[in-house]
Amino acid sequence: MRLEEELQQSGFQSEHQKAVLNILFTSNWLESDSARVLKPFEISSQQYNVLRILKGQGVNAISVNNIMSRMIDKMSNTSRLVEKLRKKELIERVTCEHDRRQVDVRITDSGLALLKEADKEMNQFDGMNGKLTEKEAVLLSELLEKIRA
Amino acid sequence: MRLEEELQQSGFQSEHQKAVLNILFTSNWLESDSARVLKPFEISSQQYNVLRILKGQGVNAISVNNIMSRMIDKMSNTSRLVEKLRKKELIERVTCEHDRRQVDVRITDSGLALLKEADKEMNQFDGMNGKLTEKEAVLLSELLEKIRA
DNA sequence: CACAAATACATGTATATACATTTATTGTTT
DNA sequence: AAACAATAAATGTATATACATGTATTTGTG
Repeated sequence: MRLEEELQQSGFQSEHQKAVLNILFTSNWLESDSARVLKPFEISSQQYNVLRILKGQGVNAISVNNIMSRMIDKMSNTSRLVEKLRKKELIERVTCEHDRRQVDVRITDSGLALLKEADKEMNQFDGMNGKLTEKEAVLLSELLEKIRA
Repeated sequence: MRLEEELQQSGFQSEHQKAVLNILFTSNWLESDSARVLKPFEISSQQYNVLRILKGQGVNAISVNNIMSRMIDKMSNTSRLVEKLRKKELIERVTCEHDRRQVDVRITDSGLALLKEADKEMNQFDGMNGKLTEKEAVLLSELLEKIRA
């Protein structure tokens, strides 16, 4: 659906501004959709993001700071987020030996199991495979990366 | 900067997934930038969004629901947001005559003045005019609208 | 007209978040 | 080594937000 209709607006100041609003609007759209998908699993999309990051690290435990730097939104209090995942036993925390300020975090089997189920739903949803060709997806990423340049 | 570097990730499952993450990441990037710009004006980007919507309506007052339907993120409690703007006297509220459930909202001169100053900064920031050509901006919007189709 | 359903908005409440500050540990300088 | 700065993470606090519920008003139906 065109942005003009979504926001009930007749025109925009420029194509640049429309593109920016389109990014923000589409992001919210995706975000609310994935929140809906994740709801039965009782995790937020940020928590999902953390679990994905930890899964990507395999058996390696990584620090809270390291997690934060890999997150889609680099929120200030990753430690509370991590603590919530720990309470659910989806991850485990170990204080690092070399640097005892640091807390190393690793995903648990329980976390991997949840992720496996959640990913099924998330994959088929984020799919949008029918909507964009691979070339278009590449192009989209390129344009977004130009903006952030 | 490429998403791989931003998220310190070596690869993605698919170009589609990378594009989705790129949208979310870029949106957060834009959001935090505009929050920074708006901070001196002591309004959030949502409040800014509401003021822009009301400015677009000129002298016409529109209902809270109408505002919500035009917002970039259609949050559930627009009424509290509107109330905050009213406390700052940036908008005014009148209960509608024909339908006394409805509350009509209009921007004040004070709100227009603030917007005028804020827009100066917001325009030069959202500019990114050097970053994308007009054609690329159009293309970007088209790709995003395809995703939401 | 009576009364249920729908609508517009407000509010209660639990949780999330941003931002600043604190605590513990490590690194650096003299 | 002592003193200070830097870093990693946790916590305090005020505000924001989501979601459910409440309240007033209007609309629709028998």
